Amino acid sequence: MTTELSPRAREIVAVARQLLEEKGPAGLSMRRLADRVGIRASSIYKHLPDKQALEHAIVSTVFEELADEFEAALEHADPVGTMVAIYRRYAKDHPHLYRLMTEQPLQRDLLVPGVEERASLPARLLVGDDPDAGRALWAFAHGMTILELNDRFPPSADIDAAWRAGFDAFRRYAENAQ
Amino acid sequence: MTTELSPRAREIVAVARQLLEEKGPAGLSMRRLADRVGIRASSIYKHLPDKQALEHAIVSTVFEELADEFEAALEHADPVGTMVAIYRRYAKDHPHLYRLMTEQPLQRDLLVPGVEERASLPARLLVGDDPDAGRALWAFAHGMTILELNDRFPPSADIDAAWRAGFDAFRRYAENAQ
DNA sequence: ATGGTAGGCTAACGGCGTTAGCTTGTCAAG
DNA sequence: CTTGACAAGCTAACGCCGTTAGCCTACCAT
Repeated sequence: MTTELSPRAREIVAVARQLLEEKGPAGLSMRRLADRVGIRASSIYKHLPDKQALEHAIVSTVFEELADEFEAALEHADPVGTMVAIYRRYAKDHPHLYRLMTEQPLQRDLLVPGVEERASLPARLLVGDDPDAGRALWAFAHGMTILELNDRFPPSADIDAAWRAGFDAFRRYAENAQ
Repeated sequence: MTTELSPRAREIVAVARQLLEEKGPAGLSMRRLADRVGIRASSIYKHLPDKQALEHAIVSTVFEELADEFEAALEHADPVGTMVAIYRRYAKDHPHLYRLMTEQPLQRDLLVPGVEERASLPARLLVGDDPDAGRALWAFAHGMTILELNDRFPPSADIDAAWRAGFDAFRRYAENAQ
């Protein structure tokens, strides 16, 4: 269902998002959420069909927020670099949101329509004439982000340097495209 | 605890792995696992301290398997390309295992010692003299893999081409390293 | 012969998502 | 002014989940 959320539903989603950011995925239960909202768990179902829909509603708010920031970055001198920096920083500031957004197959009919496309502006912009390289760059950025979030690099790793190396590789590739 | 698993524990882990591959993460519950093994859920705790340890034991078997394949690839003419192909294929053949292995912070003291290092052979080999580029390449490979697994590319995307683009970018980068 | 231990068991706890079915207040139509 | 629909709350319950406590029994070493 792609139908608009009621104002009350939006309130609940906002509380859910806050709860997730604070306590992580294990902390976001229907009962705890209801507690914070001041109702009983079963009443949530008057506003949202199930937990999956709730999570997708949260994801939609994240997409919107990211899209706003990306679009603002268009003004910058180096929009590509700026957007990558925004991406990286957003994940660091909101790790649980970032995981929620990326670590599951999206059920697109549960998202606010159009919001995924808006948030994918950088992927489309960065290497506009080469969508394959654009996707590869996105994969790199996501890989770096999630591997860092999940503590998969050895402690000795210079993560900034890895970002630079990858970004350089793609920049050069885009420059000498043939 | 890094202590060795008992033979019985290894049996249970093997069944658990099979269950996960078949039914996905939601299908891997202590009760279902016990059912398959022919005991009660609580008895599992005689062999493994908790579910986290069970999952890490599964991950260890995956690391071992991957490491074996990687090491065999050393014989090949193009070990780097071969290893990337192995990586990609493994994820496609065992999506639930791949997710389990990558989508959470690892608790390294729960792994069989040394197994993570063995499985990271490609990362170390590929760009041996430039660990930063090695990590970036790994991030790219993981990003491509997980984004594809999670259905995040539009249906129109040419995923093979994206792999090629990224791989080329890194290869050129490694060639013109300064 | 005996006592410890490995490896089963039952029962239970507190949590989870979700559903069925009841109640109440608001508000529009007759 | 009454009435009836409906939105939005409630309680109770179902069947899952991971995990723990405490019991039993068979084996094996002293």
